[in-house]
Amino acid sequence: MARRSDHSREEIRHLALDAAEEIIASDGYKGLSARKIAKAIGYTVGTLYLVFKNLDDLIIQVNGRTLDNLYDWLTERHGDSMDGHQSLLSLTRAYIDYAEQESPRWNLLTDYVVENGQELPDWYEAKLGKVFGLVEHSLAECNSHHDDLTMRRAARVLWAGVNGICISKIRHRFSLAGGQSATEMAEMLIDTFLRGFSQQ
Amino acid sequence: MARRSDHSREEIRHLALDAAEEIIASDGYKGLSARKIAKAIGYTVGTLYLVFKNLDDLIIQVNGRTLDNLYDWLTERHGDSMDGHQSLLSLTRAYIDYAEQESPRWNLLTDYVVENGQELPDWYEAKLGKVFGLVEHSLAECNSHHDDLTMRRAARVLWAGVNGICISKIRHRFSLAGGQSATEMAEMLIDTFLRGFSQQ
DNA sequence: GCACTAAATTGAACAGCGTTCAATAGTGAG
DNA sequence: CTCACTATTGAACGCTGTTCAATTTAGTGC
Repeated sequence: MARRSDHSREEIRHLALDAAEEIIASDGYKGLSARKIAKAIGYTVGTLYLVFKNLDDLIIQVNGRTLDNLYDWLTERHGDSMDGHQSLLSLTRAYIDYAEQESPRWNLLTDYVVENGQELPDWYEAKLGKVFGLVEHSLAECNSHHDDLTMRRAARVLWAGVNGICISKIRHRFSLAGGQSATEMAEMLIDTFLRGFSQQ
Repeated sequence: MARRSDHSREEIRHLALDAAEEIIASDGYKGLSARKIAKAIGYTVGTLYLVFKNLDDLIIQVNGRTLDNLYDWLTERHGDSMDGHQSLLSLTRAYIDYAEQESPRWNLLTDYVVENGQELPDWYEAKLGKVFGLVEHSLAECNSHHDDLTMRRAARVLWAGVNGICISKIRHRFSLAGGQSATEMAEMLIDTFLRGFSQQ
């Protein structure tokens, strides 16, 4: 039974998060459970609760790793040799690819609802900020006659919009009118938004 | 025990959906369970499974009623005496109000993930279409030099975008950069999008 | 080498979940 | 009054998150 000090707390944390990612990838994010994780890493549930406050805590940490993973995915896939507009489009295509190809973990990321009165931890918002930074950077390249605050706001608005499109297409799969793909919808959003944004 | 024919199947369906809505409103959408519903309507779980295929079926039907409710809310709150741009803004404000004030049922609506290989029923997509119709109508009022298909697509893109903003602000509550409210973000999206859309 | 302490780990227990289905109770017909 | 039919039940199954007394282990001092 107990194998005291086989792994440090930090090692157990890593093992558990690795296992959680595998379970999510194979069984979908609803297939995740404390007992499955424990079994996969050769410990029992009790141990998990020494390392994580609860399953919500674990899920936030999984989502944190998904954000890191997403950041890497986006930076790998979109070069910055092009102009801002193209750069934004390629960023968006890369994001939609990610949502489609890594849909279980992307769903978990998007699905998370912050409980009433709760807030996301700072380190989590920092990881989110890093991803937003990519959007801001691309946006800044194609339009520089707005002040910093306006640029940051525009980046957030645009990205929330792109995310909304992903949700409607990938999560809900409904196909109302038009029959555009998520990518086509996102392109329409970006093209039109940018046109409006530059003519202000 | 059994009170045969006290209620028709259709009546039980209504009772159950009413009860489900109340539970969601008071306990949050994660607090919903078959046993709670059964208890609230004076039947047992077994009966629920005669009326609904499973809990997923019930939830889709709750969401259907939420869509009806949302449609009524939107039509009550936004007059159509104004021009298209103002009309779109008022529609959006009404939608955000709904998401904020009816957040448990709105969360359930937004949270629903269509299982792999599944699709939303036709009657559900029809209800969704009715809500989209309001957006299309407003959009058509402020811009009529695009063909029908483009208008429908623009309406969908814009609304998915507004919804994305709601999700990032209301569900995730994160407050990255800018510190705008959901309404301010949505206004920025609509103003900028419409400017770009009319200058095409 | 041994006893002791303190920490790591367990796993049974609790209250809940969705779902099923044999058994039961109530109804209307003959 | 009995029969057949069906609406309804509720126990059972296997799962869930979470807790915590009990147990095993590692390391220290002797």
